[in-house]
Amino acid sequence: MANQNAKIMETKTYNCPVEATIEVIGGKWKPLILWWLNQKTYRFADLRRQIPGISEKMLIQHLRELEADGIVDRKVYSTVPPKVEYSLTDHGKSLKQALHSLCDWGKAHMDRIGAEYKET
Amino acid sequence: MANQNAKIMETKTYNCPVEATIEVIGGKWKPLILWWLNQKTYRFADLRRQIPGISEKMLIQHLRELEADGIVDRKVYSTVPPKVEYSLTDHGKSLKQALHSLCDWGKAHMDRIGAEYKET
DNA sequence: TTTAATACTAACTAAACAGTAAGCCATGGC
DNA sequence: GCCATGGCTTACTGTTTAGTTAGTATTAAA
Repeated sequence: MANQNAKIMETKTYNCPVEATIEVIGGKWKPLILWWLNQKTYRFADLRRQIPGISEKMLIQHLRELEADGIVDRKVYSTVPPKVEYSLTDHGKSLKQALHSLCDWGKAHMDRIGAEYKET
Repeated sequence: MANQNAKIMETKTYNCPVEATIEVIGGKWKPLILWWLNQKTYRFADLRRQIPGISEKMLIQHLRELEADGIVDRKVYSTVPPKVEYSLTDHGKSLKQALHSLCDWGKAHMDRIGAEYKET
């Protein structure tokens, strides 16, 4: 019973730090979520509208993971109807530069392969 | 028959360039492969030895994908036994900076969560 | 009274990804 | 003849990730 509470802090191991980063920002929707939260604080439903195609399940799942990783902050207002605001933590904001490099390379790669932006 | 040869060049679309990058370098083993190829040219079996835990199937699959994305170059020597060398293309080398940012953030994140490097 | 909005949760299915094990081809050494 | 090496390929299995649908609580507006 005691060790049900004791949240086991298993030490993760990586071969290279890039893996650790990919684990946090990789995935189908996470870059986009980070992208928008980097602009401003969003409420759940507004973020959902901002990212067409994502299901509520995926959005909440990714938000929870990002929260667990200390990247996003979740602020709940106990009102009716409920209101929940998501924003980047300081640790989340520190991703800015990395996201920027990824974005730059992504643009170059998109040019190269003739990819386009999704019109929504 | 004619359009069996005509490799369909479907235009990819992304919501944000970061997605394009993640698609190329994301995945369980790709950062590591890139990491090593960034140091020097490797033969298949040497690369496999460098990355303990990866199966031949996964290694070849990822190498082929990276090759298709124009990131790695595959040079075959028709000798017996066969010899195949993998290296980064110029486009692959242009990832260097992005990988570096990811690596830096990854290190900071690893410190934060108390993760470690895998001893092999 | 029915509907709509908010922020979810749960159950189930489908698709993508990863791992295991075996086999192939050529040749040189034992 | 048989095994080893190098660089794979194929078939099968298992795990992880993603998507779909339905449902919950509360209140106010139509």
